[in-house]
Parts: sequence; structure tokens; C-alpha cells
Amino acid sequence: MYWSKYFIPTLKEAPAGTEAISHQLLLRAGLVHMLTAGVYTYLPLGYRVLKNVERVIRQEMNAAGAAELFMPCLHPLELWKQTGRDEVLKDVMIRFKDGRGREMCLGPTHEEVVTDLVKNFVQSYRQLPVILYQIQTKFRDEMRARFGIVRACEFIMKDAYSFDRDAAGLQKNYARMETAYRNIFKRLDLDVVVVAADSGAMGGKVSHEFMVPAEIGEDAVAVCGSCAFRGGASVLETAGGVCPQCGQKNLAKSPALELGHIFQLGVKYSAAQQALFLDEKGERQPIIMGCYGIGVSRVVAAIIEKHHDEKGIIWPKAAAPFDVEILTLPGPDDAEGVEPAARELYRALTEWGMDVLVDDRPDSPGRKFNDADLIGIPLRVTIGRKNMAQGQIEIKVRGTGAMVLVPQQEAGGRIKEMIAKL
RNA sequence: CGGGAAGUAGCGCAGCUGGCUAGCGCGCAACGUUCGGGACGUUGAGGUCGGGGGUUCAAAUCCCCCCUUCCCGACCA
Repeated sequence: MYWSKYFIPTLKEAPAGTEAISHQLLLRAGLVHMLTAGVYTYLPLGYRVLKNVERVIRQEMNAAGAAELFMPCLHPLELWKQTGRDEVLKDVMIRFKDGRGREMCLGPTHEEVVTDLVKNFVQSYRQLPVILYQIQTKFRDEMRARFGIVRACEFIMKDAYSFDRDAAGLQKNYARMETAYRNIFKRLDLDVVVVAADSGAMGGKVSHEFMVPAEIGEDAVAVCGSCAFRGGASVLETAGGVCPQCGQKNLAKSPALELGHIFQLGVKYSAAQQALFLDEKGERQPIIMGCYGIGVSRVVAAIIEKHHDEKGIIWPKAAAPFDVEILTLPGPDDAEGVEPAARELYRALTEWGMDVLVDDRPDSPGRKFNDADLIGIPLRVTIGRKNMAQGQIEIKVRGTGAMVLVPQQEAGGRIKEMIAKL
């Protein structure tokens, strides 16, 4: 991809009224644009990041045996009345009447819809277990949207639902999902704390939240300053400031962002919606359910919150919109062949399967360097007239600042090696 | 939904105790000079001063109502 043909509207200054670092960098790096409070457009670069996060999630979900589908966001309110959640969630639900006068809502979550689906197709224990998931837009009428895409009215969520014949099956799928979640966050370089949580309006008895300590967090976790211990905020009350792992009195409360939440729902929905199956004895039983959510767009904000410096974003490899940015600094007549060298390297790297962005804009070096730092692509390859006169190309790692000069012919190979090490 | 702050060019802001043609920086367009860390010069385009009402000879500026955004709190599957 060539920058001059792409669409990356970077900003020199942070827009007024932005507080969170991730919010500022999302806007400054040209990743998102606000339409109205809590409603954002994902610009090409931000959309690439979103798709990368989704890819990681899909891979782990598929590996865990979940099947992807895609449910509607437009729901008849009638369905929600079956579980009474039209009342429970009425404050966050965006409701309206359609042209025929039917009461409708935009889905804030999908338990009712997926349960309705499954009850149509599952009649026997032989058809269980099954895990379904989707990555889809959710709508919540937040009274106070906050911190850019951290808490939005329209956002992307991965929601999975497990259906089992018994409690043992649920335990198994629950554990499987927890493992998948740990893998997902690890691959995205997010150091999550898993804590037992309240199930709230979702129902069920057991639930766990996946939290990442972050300044802008609206929840809290306990963090030990002396060892690697991290735990739920409740530890602070029970342990009274003494770390349960190392015994030091160095336990502190840290704000944290909730990125995922998994629930053992039991039969709350299946019973209310009559999602029943026949067991071996020929008796009708409600399906045992679990549900598993990840705030995909919030994960994007969390990654930025955790991976940036004063100059901009430092993308972890798995989320980065591109693997490599080639930055050209040709002279007026390009006697040194900067542009041809960039095109050749772009071709070679792309053939090797890398995603490459070439900043071919005819702008000043300062602007191009600063934009490169801002958008935070893991490797920056500078092809400039001075180094090219010596037949050399510069490669710099965004995260560490490590820089090497290599002969032009070896650049492709070196980049490949360096990418592999990230 | 309670409390606070703010809306002036695409972005960041000044002007506001009423007074000349609404200004600055960035960005944008053209030309020239530059060319490894947000270059320089010249010229130029770009505005319902958030909206409505009122006071006044005169309103970006004062008063009232509304809208929007941000922050704190309540809420948050």
C-alpha cells in the first residue's frame, strides 16, 4: 500500500476535549473518527487493526471448537419479553417502532437471539454440545460514552455461546473458553488479570472478568508492587494489603479495563425460552448455557493504552496495521534511485507475504518520521538519498529504537529476520 | 440522570467589561527555494462566531431558551 493513494489523516495536535491517551492517539494516528458521542468510524488504518484483532480472536475461537455465525442486530422486542430483559436492560436498549408499528430494538447482546436459534435446531442430547460465536456490532444507549471507543454506544463485540446437556459439559466448555481468552490476550500483548465477578444482568452464578490494569480503567484490580501478583480488587479487603503470593505489604489498587467477561449461565435463557432437548431417558431438559464476550473495539483501545510512548503508538506485531513501513527520502531528481529501490523492496516484501506501507509522500523528512512514530508500525525502513549513495538502507525497530544500516541487497532478508523476532 | 467546563475556518486557539472590514498558528492551493526529525518566502482560498429569541443606533461580545461535546459522579450485559 502506498500512503499517497491510501487514507491516513494524521493530526499534529490532539483534538480538544480528549483525555485518554488511547483516545488521542486513535484520533491523531488517523485510526478512527467520531461521528457523534460514542459513535465512531473506523478509518482504513484503524479498520486494519480491528480486523487483525478479530483474526486473532477467530483463530482461537475456531481452535476451541466454536462455530462462527452472524446474527442480526435488529431484534423484535417480543423476543426480549420472553426473558424479561426488555425491562432489565431497558436503560441501555435502543428501542423504537418500525413502519408497521412493531416494537424493535438494536441488540445490546444476543442471548435471546441465539437461544431462539438453537431451540429450533437442537432436539436431542446427541446434538450437544455446540458453541456458536459471532463478531458483530452491539448497541448500548450509554448515558455517558467515555474515552473514545473504550465505552461507546455502538461497538464491536465477539460473543460466544455454549450449549451443553449437563453441568460437566458446561464446566469443560467454560474452561476451554477461558484458555482461548488467555491465548487471545497473550497474542495481543495484553497482560490480563482474570477475576471472579458478579454476573449482573446476564444471570447465572459463576463468571470471570478479564481485566487489564490501565489508568483509564473503570474497574479495579489488586496489583502487588513487590512481585508479579495480580488479583481481583476483593483481595485488598480480605488480605488487608498483604500480598497473598509474596507476603509483602505492597498490595495496591489499580484501575483496570474490562476486556472480556465469561459467564456460566445455566438454564436462565433456555428455561425461559423453552430451549429443551431430550436426554437418554427421553426426558425433556433445558439446555445448559454459557456465554463469553470480548469487547473487540475496546481491546484496540487497550492495546494503545498499554503500548505507546510520547511519540505515538507501538503496535504489537499481531495487531499492527502493517508489518513494515518503508519511508522514502528522495532528492529532487532522485539521482540515487530512492523511489525505484522502495518499489523493488515493496514488491519483494509483499511477495513474502508481508503487509507493507510505503510513505511515498513528497513531504519533509520531519513530518514523515513523526508520522511513522505516530502510527507505530513495528519496523521502519528508511530509504534516503544519503544512505542510498552508499548503497545502504536503514531499518529501525519502533519498539526498541534499535537501528541498523544494511546493504540494499540484504535489506529484504534482514527485514524478514527482524519481523520474525518481534 | 445530577454537578462542572466548553462550542469562533479542516485542526489547535485568541478576541468577549458591546464599537471599524472577525484574527493568529497549523493544515490546504499555486509558484519558487529547500530536502534525514513536523523547512522558508510570496500569493491565495476557506467563517450561518453551535441554533433560536431578546436588549441596543450597534451583538462573537450582554440576557433567556435550546442543541452539542468533554470531565467528575450515578449507571454499565
